[in-house]
Amino acid sequence: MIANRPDNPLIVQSDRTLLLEVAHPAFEQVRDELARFAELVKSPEHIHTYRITPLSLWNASASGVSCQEILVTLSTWSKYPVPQNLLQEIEDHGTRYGKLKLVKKGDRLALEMDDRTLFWEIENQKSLQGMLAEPYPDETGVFLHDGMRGEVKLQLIRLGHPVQDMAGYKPGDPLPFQLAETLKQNGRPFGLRPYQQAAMDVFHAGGGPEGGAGVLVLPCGAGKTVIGIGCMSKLQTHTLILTTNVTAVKQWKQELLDKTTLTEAEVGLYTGDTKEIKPVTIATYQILTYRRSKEAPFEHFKLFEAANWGLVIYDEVHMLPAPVFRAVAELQAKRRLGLTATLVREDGKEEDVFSLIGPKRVDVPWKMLEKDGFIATAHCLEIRIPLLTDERMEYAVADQRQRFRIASESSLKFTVVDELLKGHPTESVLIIGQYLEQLRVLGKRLNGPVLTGATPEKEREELFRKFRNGELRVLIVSKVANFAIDLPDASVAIQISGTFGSRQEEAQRLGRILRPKGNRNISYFYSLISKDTTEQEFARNRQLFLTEQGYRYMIESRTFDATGHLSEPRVWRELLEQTAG
DNA sequence: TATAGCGCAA
DNA sequence: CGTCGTGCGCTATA
Repeated sequence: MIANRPDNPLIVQSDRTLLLEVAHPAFEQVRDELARFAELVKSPEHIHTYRITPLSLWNASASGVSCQEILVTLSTWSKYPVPQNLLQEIEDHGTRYGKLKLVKKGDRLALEMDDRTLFWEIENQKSLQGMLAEPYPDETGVFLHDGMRGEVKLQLIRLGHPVQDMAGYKPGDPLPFQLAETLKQNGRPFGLRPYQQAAMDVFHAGGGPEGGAGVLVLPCGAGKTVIGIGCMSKLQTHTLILTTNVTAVKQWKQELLDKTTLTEAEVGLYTGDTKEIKPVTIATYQILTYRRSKEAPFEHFKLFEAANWGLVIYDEVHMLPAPVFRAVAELQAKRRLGLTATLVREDGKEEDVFSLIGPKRVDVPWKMLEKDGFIATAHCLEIRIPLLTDERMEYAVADQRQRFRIASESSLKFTVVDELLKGHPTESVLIIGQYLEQLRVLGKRLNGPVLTGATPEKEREELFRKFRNGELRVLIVSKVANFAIDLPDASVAIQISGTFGSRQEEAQRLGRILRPKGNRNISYFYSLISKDTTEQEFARNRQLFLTEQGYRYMIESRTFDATGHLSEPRVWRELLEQTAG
């Protein structure tokens, strides 16, 4: 019997939830260890809640975390003995990975298992009917009907039986090329960071039957494109790349031309404007899901068949639209690489993503990237600001749906913006908001330009240029900040109103904005929230990702005197730096 | 033939 | 819960 250790930071409960104390000195280490096999579900100020699920355990196994390691982490940091049922479940799931294999048997596919009970469970599953053909005589496996590879995997993961897919892939047409760096350095790709090289190797898995499919989870700014290109260079085959928007499409092309010996003639864009199909073709998810009407077919799905692709890369794979699942399920014989910064989808379909693309292969510890200076240390502060008396009155009588807007557009936020700008007198500052009206008012007040979706491309470039070279210190932007990949870097961001949007949006926005800045490598992210309003509730959702992504997170309230002036001066920047130190 | 502007969808 | 921004194909214009 292990004694209780009240000084430890973790509580492990029999319902598979884990409670972690934020204030504990070992918090960051424990957080990184838990992230490998558990999902973060809540992250308020003091206690963070994680959950162990079949999916999180499967991903852990596939990315090389043994069940022994999980048990060691839990027992090392737990205050109380780990509940017996949880120990058992973890061991059970740990051994389950690899128990069910999808293999090639002659020219057919078959599921194989070494467990008679499992065999009978699968044989008698209603949801698998019509997919499975005749069983092996010795009851250690069962053949699949043609074309059911994806569908079977999908159903089995839903039943809690993830399949290890060993059936291999059809090679695509060859495409010889080299990494540009390789040329310069005699076969040594020095341009790749060590963890990028490692991620490539894991994906490739030594050319074994299990390699060549999977999801790489990397923090924002870790260089996912570079890893994708690295994987391509290992496979040397015709490749289809799917991304979220045209800016990303163009960026992939630019990177490919820049970092490889591939030429303009070999890299094609398949978008609304240009429908080129070349050995490497880059397209958006949106064009795939286009149809003339609700009943019409997805006319661009034919892109999947347009060439003998040897690899399909799914950029931001958590954004994979549900209609595309079907196509991916039918493409199981092709190698596929999913790239993402986050495991979570708002629609809860992450199981589908992992079973169809492949399990998580890599988990790069945030701490390591930060330590090596590949990403900035970001300090996040949520500042809660009261409503003015008349705003409070208006809020009180407002329709439920108007309330959020009143809270978002609270006028005292501007006062705090002034204060924050004073605290960062020399740094470049991005101010991000959701409502154009609010942004225009702020623009007038600060006497600066406002960049919105309506701003023409020419003017955007001009503003970006001025912001980059320091001519313009403060830039006010609308939701364009979510999408514009070419948004200049800033070390300070102030969010004056947020969206109801997804949690990923928050993290992506932050990750894109706050890149390493020269020698100081520290970034600040302020969220201005109206105190005691619905806005405060919605803000909670965003904290999840910030925490999951490894950002430090604080919540403070700003007080005002009766006349609506700041009650006492505060320098938030210093507050953040002290607490972080 | 290129492209700017519009309406629609998710 | 609605606002805003995006990307698609179509059409008008030269």
